Amino acid sequence: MSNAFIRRLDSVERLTKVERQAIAEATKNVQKVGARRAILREGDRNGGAHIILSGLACRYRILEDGSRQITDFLVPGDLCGCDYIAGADTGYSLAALSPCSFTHIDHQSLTVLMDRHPRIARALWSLALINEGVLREWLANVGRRPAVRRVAYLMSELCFRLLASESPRPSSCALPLTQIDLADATALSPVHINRVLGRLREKRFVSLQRRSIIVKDTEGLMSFAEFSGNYIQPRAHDA
Amino acid sequence: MSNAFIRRLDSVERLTKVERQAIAEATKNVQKVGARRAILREGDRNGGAHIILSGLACRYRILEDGSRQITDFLVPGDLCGCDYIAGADTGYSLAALSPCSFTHIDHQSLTVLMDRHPRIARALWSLALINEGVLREWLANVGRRPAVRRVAYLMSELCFRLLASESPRPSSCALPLTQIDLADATALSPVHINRVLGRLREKRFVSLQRRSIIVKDTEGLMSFAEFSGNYIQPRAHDA
DNA sequence: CGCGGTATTGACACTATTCAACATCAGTGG
DNA sequence: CCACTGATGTTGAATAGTGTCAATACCGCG
Repeated sequence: MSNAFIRRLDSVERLTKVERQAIAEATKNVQKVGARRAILREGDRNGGAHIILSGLACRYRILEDGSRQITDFLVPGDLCGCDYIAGADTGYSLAALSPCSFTHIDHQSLTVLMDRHPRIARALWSLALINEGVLREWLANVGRRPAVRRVAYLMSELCFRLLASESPRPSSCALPLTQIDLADATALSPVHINRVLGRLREKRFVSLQRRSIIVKDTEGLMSFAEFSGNYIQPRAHDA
Repeated sequence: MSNAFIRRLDSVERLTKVERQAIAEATKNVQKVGARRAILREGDRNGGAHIILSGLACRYRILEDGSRQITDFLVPGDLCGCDYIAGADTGYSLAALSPCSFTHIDHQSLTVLMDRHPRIARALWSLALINEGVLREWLANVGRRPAVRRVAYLMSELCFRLLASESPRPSSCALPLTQIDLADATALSPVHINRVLGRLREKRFVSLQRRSIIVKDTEGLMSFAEFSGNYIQPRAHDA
């Protein structure tokens, strides 16, 4: 009667048993998809939202010239696809980076859920606002930081989010990303990413494997990147 | 009994008279501030949200090295500051670019408003999702587009939002931005912005004034930038 | 076993930055 | 009313950082 999504909502707005149950009911149809598979292609808008329950996915957009910009990573508990519900269409796609399980919730059910349970509505709103904060951080990262810092920062954030539920935070973390993925997320070229990773390896922050990157020293990387998770982690519930 | 914020909410979720009145009541204390003044400084978190009612403002963040990244522009009807309510702290500031009027709504009132009026809650959620879409667009813009296109795109979006309520769209639009503002929004250097603007002036899209930029041909600029407002403008209400 | 995506490395090109000098203008105080 | 000042805008030259191209290596998968 609990999944990553429920835990996420509960972390921003304490939910009652009834509320948790209502969410569980609405998200009970779990689908699975293999690594590197599409979850949602641009244009396929069926009016609902996707919720990642396990694995790592990314949302991206293809620009006019064919280049790809990854705009966010989705970790378990993340919700995606509601901009269509909001009436806009941002033309992105959604793909699994590692094997993922996810659920789909249609517009109608979500509306009912929010109308019946104000705390759920508030929690969803809070999640959207936190997402906004993350996007602002990405914007500043891509816009202003030089390549090495930029990559370090992005990996720090991803580690932070992937490990958010573990305490104490493990010192290592495997990121199922190719160098091309990293390039598309940081807006650098794959060639340059390769060189940047070389430097981060020299500093002993990461080690490289084919199709994945192991962060060996999360503390070191985060401090090098001057990363702080304040914009992600909600305050503890008021006492 | 109507202001830019009410109209904005109403455009994403049709509101009843009672709901509009409740919002009007909560946003009745209007403040004014001159051009180039701070509305909210980093660190001043009093736990509420600001709503821009007239004028143009921007939200920005100062990075470790002192550089500034503008992360969004706020046009009348826009809400800002709720990430703190969501429990996170993204450390930004808010400044007026032109003379602005705005109102402040505290955490408590907002919560009450959402709990009592599910449609308001949904509308706020929708606005947040649309904002997310805009931020993704900025990310792709800053990450992947070359300077001239990038600047053209940003100005297109800003014109689009400033003129959204006017129909037909006027062909010219004054943007109260210095070249430094533009640089901080597009993540380019002021010097380069100056050169880019020279080129856009040659193409007759804009004309330059001290401390402001006049877009003389909104259609031409938008088509040059390959801008489309689909990600901003909500669909018309279902029939 | 070969194929396709990925990773690595070097040489070179190019965009945008930095630095510097100077011009312009609005606002301010004498 | 004028001179001063500080922010903004403009231009050129040199440079740094990253992209592009190309060649090669690697490896999992069919």
